[in-house]
Amino acid sequence: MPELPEVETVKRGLLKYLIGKQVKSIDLDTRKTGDTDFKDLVRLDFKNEITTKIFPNTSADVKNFIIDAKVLDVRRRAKVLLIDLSTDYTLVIHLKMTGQMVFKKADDKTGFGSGHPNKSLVGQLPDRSTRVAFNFTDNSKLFFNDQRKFGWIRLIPTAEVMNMPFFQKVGPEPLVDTFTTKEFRQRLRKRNKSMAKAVLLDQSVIAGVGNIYADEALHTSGIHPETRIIELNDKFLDKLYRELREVLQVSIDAGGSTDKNYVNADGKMGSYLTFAKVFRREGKPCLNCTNEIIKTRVAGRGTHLCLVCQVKI
DNA sequence: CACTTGACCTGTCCGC
DNA sequence: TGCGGACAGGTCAAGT
Repeated sequence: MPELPEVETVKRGLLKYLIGKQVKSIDLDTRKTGDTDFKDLVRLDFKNEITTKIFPNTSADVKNFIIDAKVLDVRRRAKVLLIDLSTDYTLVIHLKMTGQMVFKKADDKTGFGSGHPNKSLVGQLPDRSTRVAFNFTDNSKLFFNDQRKFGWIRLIPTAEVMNMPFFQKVGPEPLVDTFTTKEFRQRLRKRNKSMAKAVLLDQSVIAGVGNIYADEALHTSGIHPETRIIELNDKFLDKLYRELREVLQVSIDAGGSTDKNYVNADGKMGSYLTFAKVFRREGKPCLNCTNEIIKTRVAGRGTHLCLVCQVKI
């Protein structure tokens, strides 16, 4: 669920809070896969090796490169968050579908606040989805929560982060000035035989687009998600380029989309879905032509579209 | 090479 | 009310 606009929103929030913070200690949820009982977080004491699937670095690495380190910068590349530390190591974080990074000020007694989608969690942090807690010297905290445990955190030397396999193959950032409609066309044309939706979701073509914004951009571009790229002329691809960038920017301005779990660094939900034209609007009238929005399956994903506005070529 | 399916997980919702 | 199954969607690996 966190796609480019959501991760960008989290990044901006963390940037606001984390710069200069010094790590004092780390708490971990040490449940192994298959454990069902909730256990409290365990303070990493460095006497025993504690590894978790989500945060697999050794205790020695944590001790040497995280404890006492200060936060220098917070960055985003594609859907990945990067927290640069003063030890020349970087926390590389992927939220996958249900991951959250939530900051809690030292004097914050309210936890999530009233905005959290799960009512039972309001006012509680850590909660049952908390996997890792970073405790700072000023008693503020950063929580990594992840209900479905697909997300992960890796500690990597800052200079080596971009050598990770994912970054080696990931495509360009769609919102940077240097990303032109010409380059967009050229990259899509390399996948001429593929369906438009599959190509938009392919991170090696364009970085950061996921299911929500693929559906939205295809709708406003008047392109059926199953249309093969080869069937689209340059005019259509240029339209798609503009609409994709537009929808990503509008969503960033709205603080991203909250479908179920997503919250920003303040634990607050995003409001983009109130602007969505097709996503999660199955059965409702198309805002363009009033025909009913349908939901189907394309490229293995739930896909929302209007069959009048988006005609398969 | 293009595409599909399964795996990784938990929580929610729907139908019986 | 309980219970099984489908579904949610980011990425990778394996299979067609």
